[in-house]
Parts: sequence; C-alpha cells; structure tokens
Amino acid sequence: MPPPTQRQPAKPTGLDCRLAVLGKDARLTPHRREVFEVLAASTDHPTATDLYTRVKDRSPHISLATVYNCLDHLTTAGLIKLVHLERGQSRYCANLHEHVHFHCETCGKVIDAHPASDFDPAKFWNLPKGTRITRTDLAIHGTCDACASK
Amino acid sequence: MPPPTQRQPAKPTGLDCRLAVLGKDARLTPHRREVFEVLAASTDHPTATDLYTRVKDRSPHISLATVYNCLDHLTTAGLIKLVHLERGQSRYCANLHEHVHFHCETCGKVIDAHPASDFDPAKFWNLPKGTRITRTDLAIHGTCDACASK
DNA sequence: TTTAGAATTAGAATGATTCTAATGTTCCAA
DNA sequence: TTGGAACATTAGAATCATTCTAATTCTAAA
Repeated sequence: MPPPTQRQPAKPTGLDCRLAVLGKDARLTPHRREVFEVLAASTDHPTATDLYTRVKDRSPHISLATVYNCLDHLTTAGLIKLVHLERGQSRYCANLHEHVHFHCETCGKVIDAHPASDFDPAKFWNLPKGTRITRTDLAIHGTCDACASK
Repeated sequence: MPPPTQRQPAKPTGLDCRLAVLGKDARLTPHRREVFEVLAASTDHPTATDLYTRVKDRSPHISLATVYNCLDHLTTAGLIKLVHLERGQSRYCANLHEHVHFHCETCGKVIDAHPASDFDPAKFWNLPKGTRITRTDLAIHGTCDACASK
C-alpha cells in the first residue's frame, strides 16, 4: 500500500485549497506557489515580466522562462486567467469570480468589474448550434474616471 | 505601356461610403482602399500577415509595414476593428455591426455571433462612477460544432 | 510648378514569448 | 534505500509580431 503523505497537520489556507487541484496534473512546486501567491496578492493585472520582477524579490534565482512555465500551468489548471486587452504583453488575473475587465485607454489601468445582475452570454448571442462554451472574456475599453476628469 | 485605368464615374459603393470618413484625417490611398476591401471581403478575421499575402495578389509591391500602417489608420478611423483573442497575432474585422467573437480553441476558427436581444454592458456590470465606455469586446471561447462532433 | 507634408518601402530594431539543451529534483517501483 | 523516468528549472538562443528608421515617392495646395 502506498503510504499516505505524512503532511503537515496545518489547515490549508484559501490559496492552498485552490492550489490543491494542481496535484493532479502538475506538481505544486515552490515556484508555482510563489507565482500564484504573488499574482493573487496583485490587483493590477500584471504581465509576465511584472510578475517576474515581483517574484524575484523572494526567489532571486527564478528565471523568466520559469515564470512563463508556472503561469501556463496555473492557467491550464484553471487557477488563474489569461487576459488579452491590447497588443503586446498578456496580463494575468487570479480573480476567479465572474467579472469583466475595464481597460482605461488613457492610463492603461485595468479594473475588475463585477456583475450587477445575472449575465449569461448564451442568452444574448446567436451562437451556432453545437457550440460549446468554455469561457467568456468581456473587455470594456474607455476612459477611467480619473483620466476623464482631467 | 498601358495607360492608367481611367476610372469610372460610378456611384460610390457601400465601401466607398464607409471609406469617405478617411478623408478628414488621412488620405484614401489605393493601398488603404485595397487593405480595407480585402478585409471587408474576408469572413475569417485575418491577421496582418494574412492580409499582407492577400493584398499582395493585387499589389505585389506592397510592404508588410504599409499593411500595418493602413490597418492602424483604418482602425483609428473606426472603419475596422482590432480583435485580441489569443497570444500572438492580432486579428482584424470589418464587421461593424454589434457582434461578439466566438473562438474555437480546437481549430482556431473565429465566428461572428450577432445579438439575439439587446445587450448593454453598462446594465450588467458595476463600473466605477465616471467611467466612459468607448467600446466593448466580448470573446467567447470554446469548441465549435465541427470540432465538438469529432 | 513648387513644395511641404504624408505615404511607402526595405530592412533594422524591439519586445514578448517560446524553444533548447544542460542540469537539478521528485516520485515510484524494485 | 536506490535507480531511473518524468518533470522542473535555468540561461541563453531563437522565433515571431510589431514598430521604427531613413530614404524615397507621391499628393495636394499655394
């Protein structure tokens, strides 16, 4: 019989709970944990290089390739979201609650906006028969209050 | 050598009407017209390099930089839309009717889906006060019927 | 016609991402 | 435990999309 892992009796934190799903297909390595934790602590939708510089504060030897690798695994596992708002760098987001992204075209800031009421895209759009939806991405572009006031 | 075509005094087509707005800020050059016409005749949301190869059939001397330049001007003029669905190349779309993009993650195909009923993003999402919306971009990712049937 | 400004070009430069090959780490079965 | 297979990590190279540059050509208005 395989011995059960004699793991720490500590209660898993919220992040640990979320990260537990990684075990199935990919290891929860210290780097993956760190990348996830740093992203989860960020509210500014950082890019891969943003995360690289932030994670380097804790793990000075991590490489950018590893950050990309970790982000890919976390995205595949559904733990984080990849966001494409504009040309250039992709952004990442650990907010898994249903939300959309408001992108200020003046200052570049990205703000999460949460639903005021139910939103079911399938209700609104005539998608071809047989289409299977895995995720939706709503990006709202415009000018944020601060920029509009200037 | 053949004389340059002495163009018809024909009525402006739908495309000409749309292109007329270019006159204000940018010239309607033959290249810009061609890029627009080729895009307007495409239903597959081509990338800049896709358009480059298609336009080269008509204008063998056009450069990729010019295609990018034309696409930038047409986008700025509001004649076409820039679509970011995934990493890598941006895609372009000349369908200005309100619609969303369905992206098949298996075959990469992009399908326009039109509204079944009114959709006003401002109704559904709690955007910060003072936010001004200039455009919204809804991308629906999943599997198309053909890929799902396999 | 002249001329300033815009458009175009080829190729170089940039920047984001992915790949490669070498090395290190972990897990599992014997 | 141990040996090996599979996975993770690294630095740097390679790739790919896009933008920039500098030279040239075109256009429109004076």
